[in-house]
Amino acid sequence: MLEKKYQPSDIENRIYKKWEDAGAFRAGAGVSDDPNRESFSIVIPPPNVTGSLHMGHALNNTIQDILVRFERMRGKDVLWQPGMDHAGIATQMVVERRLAEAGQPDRRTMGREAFVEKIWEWKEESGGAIFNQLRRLGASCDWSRERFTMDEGLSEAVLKVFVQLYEDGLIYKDQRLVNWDPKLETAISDVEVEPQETQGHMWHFKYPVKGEEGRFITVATTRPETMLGDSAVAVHPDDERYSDIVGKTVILPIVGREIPIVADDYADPEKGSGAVKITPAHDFNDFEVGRRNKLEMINIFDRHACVDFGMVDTGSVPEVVYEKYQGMERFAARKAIVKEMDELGLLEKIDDHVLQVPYGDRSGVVIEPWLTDQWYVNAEELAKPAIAAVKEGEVKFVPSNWDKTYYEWMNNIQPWCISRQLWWGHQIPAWYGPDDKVFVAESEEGAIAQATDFYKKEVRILRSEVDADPSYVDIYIKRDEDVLDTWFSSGLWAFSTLGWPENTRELEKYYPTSTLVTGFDIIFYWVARMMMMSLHFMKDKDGKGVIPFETIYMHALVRDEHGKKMSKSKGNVLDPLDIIDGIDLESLVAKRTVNLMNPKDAKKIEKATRKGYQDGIIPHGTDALRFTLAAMAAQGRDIKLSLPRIEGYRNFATKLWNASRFTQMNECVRVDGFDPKTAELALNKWIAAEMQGALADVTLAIEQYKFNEAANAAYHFTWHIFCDWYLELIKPVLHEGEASARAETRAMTAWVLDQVLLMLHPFMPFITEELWEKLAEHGTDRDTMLILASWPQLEGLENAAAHEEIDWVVRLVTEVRSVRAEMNIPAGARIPMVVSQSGKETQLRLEAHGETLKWLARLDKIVVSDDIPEGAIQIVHDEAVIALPLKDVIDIGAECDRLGKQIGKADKEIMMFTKKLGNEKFVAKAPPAVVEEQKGKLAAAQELKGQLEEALKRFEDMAG
RNA sequence: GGGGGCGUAGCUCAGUGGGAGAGCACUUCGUUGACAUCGAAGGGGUCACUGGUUCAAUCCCAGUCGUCCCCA
Repeated sequence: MLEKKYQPSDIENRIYKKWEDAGAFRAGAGVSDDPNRESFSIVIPPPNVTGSLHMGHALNNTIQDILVRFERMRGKDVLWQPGMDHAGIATQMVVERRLAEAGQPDRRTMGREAFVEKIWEWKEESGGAIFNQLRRLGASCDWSRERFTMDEGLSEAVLKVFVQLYEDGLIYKDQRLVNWDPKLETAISDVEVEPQETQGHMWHFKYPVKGEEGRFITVATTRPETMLGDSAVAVHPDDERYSDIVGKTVILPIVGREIPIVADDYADPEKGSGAVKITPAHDFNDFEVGRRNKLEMINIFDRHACVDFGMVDTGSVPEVVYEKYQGMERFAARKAIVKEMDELGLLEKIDDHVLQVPYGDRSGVVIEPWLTDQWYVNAEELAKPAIAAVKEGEVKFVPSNWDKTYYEWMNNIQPWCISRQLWWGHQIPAWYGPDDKVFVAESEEGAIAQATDFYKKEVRILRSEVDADPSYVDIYIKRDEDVLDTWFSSGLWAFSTLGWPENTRELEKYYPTSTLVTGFDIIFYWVARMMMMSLHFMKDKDGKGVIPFETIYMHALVRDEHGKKMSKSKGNVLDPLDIIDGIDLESLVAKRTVNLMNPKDAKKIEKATRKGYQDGIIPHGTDALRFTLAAMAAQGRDIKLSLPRIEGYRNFATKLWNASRFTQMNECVRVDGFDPKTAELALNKWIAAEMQGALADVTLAIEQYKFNEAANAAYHFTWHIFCDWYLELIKPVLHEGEASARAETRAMTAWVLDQVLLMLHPFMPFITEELWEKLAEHGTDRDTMLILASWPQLEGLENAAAHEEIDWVVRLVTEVRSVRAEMNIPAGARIPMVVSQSGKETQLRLEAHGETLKWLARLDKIVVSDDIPEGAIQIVHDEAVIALPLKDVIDIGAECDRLGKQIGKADKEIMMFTKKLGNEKFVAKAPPAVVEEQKGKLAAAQELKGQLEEALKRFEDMAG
């Protein structure tokens, strides 16, 4: 017998282990080795090796798990490929911080090799904690196939791709402006930059025009410090104010450099003075202006964003200026420059100004556009087939409007900077000769061979300066020290995890993958790049590029209950595991206030947390959390997660548990070979038909990625059809029915419950698996665990007659209950019911369902008679009038009001339909079926009104 | 500035070219029957606003207002 109370914590870990032990997650579990078996594959969006589970992961993986469990049950050969990425910057930061905390030497002191060794140690020890958390969520990935972007195989794929793209001319080295992170001392890609709106200033500087005594040109800037690197002033070609001085020069204050005044469309005559200073080495727009006008690129910052004149090779910097500014940090330099300009009388004014300041998403410091040599991917070229694949419908976005965002980005794609000045990652396979000649190869041997061929001399690898052998006279080549952007390897994820570049069975079977489930925030980082890489490298028999996945399901963002993004700094983060296991208030407060970027927020966060979670968070169990996420995953809308909602679905799990207990107590044991089509009782035919309908709805909804509809259909059937009605309707049968009716009903109940467990399993895997096992303690044995059971395919169970009949019972019970409540008849009181004006069918139904009606409507007897007792309450039920003789207890006025209200309601309907049908245009133009339907509704309303009026008259007459 | 979403019950959200829905909250009643993490009954909405298309608009179209996100 099931425990009286459902306790998720008792069962979840045990059930998960049981699945794993049985190999239920393995690719192809539960299916025969038939090579023609349809496959279904998903690659997990690889979480960070440093990551821990947050609500976004919970949603993302719940959806994947629903799909995977569903398709596995449908008999497909399923692979859910798990793995992690190495998260270059994030991981390097974690390990550096740990070294600092442990008082160990920093990475530069210990050197590259030792440091990377430390990272691997850390990875083995505490990396990938998130996978244990995913297990708590019930994720049924094939853990035996776990991959890591730094694995040997995946690294080999990275090498091959880099070399191939280089040979194809799609990877190149270039000197351009990059987004430079002066804290992490590396370039980052433009998608890693987070612009933030900031209240700043606009400084207006006057630059003296050379040769025109007393004439100045005013330029405005938000970054005064960059003026040290100005190489021109631009004005709009059509701006008449300046047409006479275009081609002349100004003397750059402080520095004393002479720089040209150029005409360029970039200058906006409407803005400020219409003139703008140009700093090509420190601003992306200015860089373009510089290119167009062949201006000098004057780099005045070092890698820490401190002023450095060391690279200024044109025009001398006055010694005083050099001494004052050299090495000055950029924000200090800003202040100093403004001050000096003011002292020179060249500061015209300062305006308040709101601007977008770029921050590094990892470091949180202001990003500096900086001129460096970096490796780039020609993304524009790779994007072409990736755009076409979506245009031609080879790949579909769900919801479909995401294709717009995708096109928008792909059509305006910029060169992708892939080199990072880090140590953790895939080192770039490029070697440089003494003359900076580049040799790109998959291995040292390959590079040496190329170099030998090129220099016609002996070539060795130079590993470090100390290695250099002074007696060696030939050529050294040295490997590029930089590593590749993590997303470069993630871009290969869909096929590298399946064994590429080897031609594996897995690739054959599971590629292209079926569905990618992901959040829109990585559509550019990841989705687009996988598209580009797959189409370039994966080719079909005809040499055509292969897509990485057929469908891209974009899910929403999980926000807090007020619609705010969850973030540590807001202190509104809900940890999925806290919802599952529960957490007391003190622990929750502690967790939310520790390690804050801005410790000043702690007080505010603590206060809000204490107010919002007075009792902490109670345990809800995984199934409730998963069901909530699924039920709220409507396409194209963010999820505002609230605890009461999760509580509601925890109650649903409890309901299912108790309903199962009920069937067990009533010996509703599964019968081997039971066929629901053989049912004879109307209520059994009815529930079988309802079950079939619900399963069809759930199946279709999952197929269409409408997880909320699927969850709600399953919920509605389970609670409001099966529990509220069917289990109530069978009670009188089980208590007082004939033996054959009881047997059929028990078998049907057990069968329906099985279907319910099957139907709910993708959403609530733990409780359903547990019940599946426990309910088999009696009756025939199970063939398989629920996870590997077959998804039901029901047909031929629809039954209109049974539906009408049970609907009649349900409506009648509801109406009697409603009247009883309205008339304040004590719930426990049994009352008689007189049925008058009844037709043949009604009488048959009364006979068949008499006991049920008595039970559910709390009646002591049912009499068929056309004599309506004096002062009885009357209910119009189809053709019949149901009388409840309650002369002693009812309030005459209230009953007249009740009937009057119903008549009024019928009247309103009659008016509406009459008006509609009176409209000639409607009758002429609307589809005949609609017109007929409205006519039918009108007739029904009129009939009802007639009956109600008669009832009222009768009541008034009798009540006197 | 460009692109996208959203505005439906007190709250969180579904939904549909033809008589407005769910969960939670609220009101009333209920401890004999699986479940008080429950049951029964009920109240509550000019479907943001303004126009247009249509026999018919909460739904389609345009505009307005509010709000959120992405990109520059």
